[in-house]
Amino acid sequence: MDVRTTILDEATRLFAARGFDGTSIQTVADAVGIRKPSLLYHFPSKDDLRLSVLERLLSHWNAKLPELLLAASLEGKDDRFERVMGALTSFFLEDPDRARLLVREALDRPETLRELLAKHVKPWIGVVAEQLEAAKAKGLVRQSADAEAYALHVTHMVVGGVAVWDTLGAALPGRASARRKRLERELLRIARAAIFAPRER
Amino acid sequence: MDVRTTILDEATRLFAARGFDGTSIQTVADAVGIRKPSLLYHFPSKDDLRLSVLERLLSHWNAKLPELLLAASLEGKDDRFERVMGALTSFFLEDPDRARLLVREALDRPETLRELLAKHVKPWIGVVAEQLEAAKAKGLVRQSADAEAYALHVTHMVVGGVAVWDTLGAALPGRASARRKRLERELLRIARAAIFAPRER
DNA sequence: CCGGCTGCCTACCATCTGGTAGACAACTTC
DNA sequence: GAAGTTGTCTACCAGATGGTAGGCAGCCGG
Repeated sequence: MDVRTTILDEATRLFAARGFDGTSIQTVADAVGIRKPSLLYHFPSKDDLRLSVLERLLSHWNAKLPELLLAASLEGKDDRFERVMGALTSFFLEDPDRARLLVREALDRPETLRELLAKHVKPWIGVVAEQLEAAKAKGLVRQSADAEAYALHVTHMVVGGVAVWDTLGAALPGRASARRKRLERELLRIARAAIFAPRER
Repeated sequence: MDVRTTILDEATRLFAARGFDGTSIQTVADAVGIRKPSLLYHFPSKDDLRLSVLERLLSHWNAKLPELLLAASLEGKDDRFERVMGALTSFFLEDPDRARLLVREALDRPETLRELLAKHVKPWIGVVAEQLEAAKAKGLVRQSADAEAYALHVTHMVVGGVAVWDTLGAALPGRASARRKRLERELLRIARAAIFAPRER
């Protein structure tokens, strides 16, 4: 594989696990199997590496976004909600490092991530909120729901959840895989129950 | 004020803001207004300082816990749910650094926090779950809810939420304080709507 | 075949890091 | 008033850190 890509892979893994400040470029170089100056040849500075890692994560996300929006825009089907949630959760569960990296960035560089959210996430939240408002008008969605805030909370539940999934599960009995399944199912249930208007009966 | 306490205060603030690895003891000493060796006189090593900060946070929490449980155990009142949620959120909103510190610890030292959760949080989750199961039997709580997983998710929503509150809000329009209020209200609504069985009508 | 580019290397450097040694002053205790 | 004890300091240290200088092998187009 391309050395540059390998560096990005290892850096992503290590930054997600130990944080940016907790990872020296020496450690990354060792993990890749090259010397430190060789790494610095590909990425002029440590901060450059950090930005590249983040950028790659975002471009991945931006590539998946249309698919997600497509799932959301297919009207008439009952499982729209499931598909959007599925797309969101699978993207992060597929590689929890993505979630961990985002949470770390939110803590370490709030201003940076704020801009990033405003640019890449805010408009999408708007789209979802619009759809929810439309569903509200049809009586499918609870009147009391704050569509935008709801969308944000659910996003956070997934991203933040996946980031600390394994750690969080320690407060639950049973084996690790079973606990994760439980948390995943309950997350979906909460998101569902909180937004759909209760059926008349 | 006691120097030791001042050191713990500043260390808490800085660790929460920049992380443990991102904060040198020199920085903490500067913030306190003493020299580095003076700090190391009170806390023999940096890791010692970290543990002391964490310990103080936990002892605060353990002091508040009975109050929280008391609120939960007063049966018959309708606002039990509100009071438990209020106790939980106010504890972290009162000083968001607590939340940030816990999230950081979850990311940086998963094993440590796992033990900690198993010891200090797991039993309490059990208590809440019990109460929810009892309410389930009375038909007040949704049958489909996974009481333990629900309690964990709500706890995570609060702790993780408060930790990234301000950053997260960037995807919402309006002023910072208004956004926080919205998120807070919607968080409560989600938690409520997800657990209580819909009224017959 | 030769000049330049690419990619990796060794050797080095200034700075920062966590931590130690030991002097010194103020206070307490016998 | 002598003998600790406590808390702060200056001076120092070994190792790690991010980063630079420059050599060198291979390759590629003219």
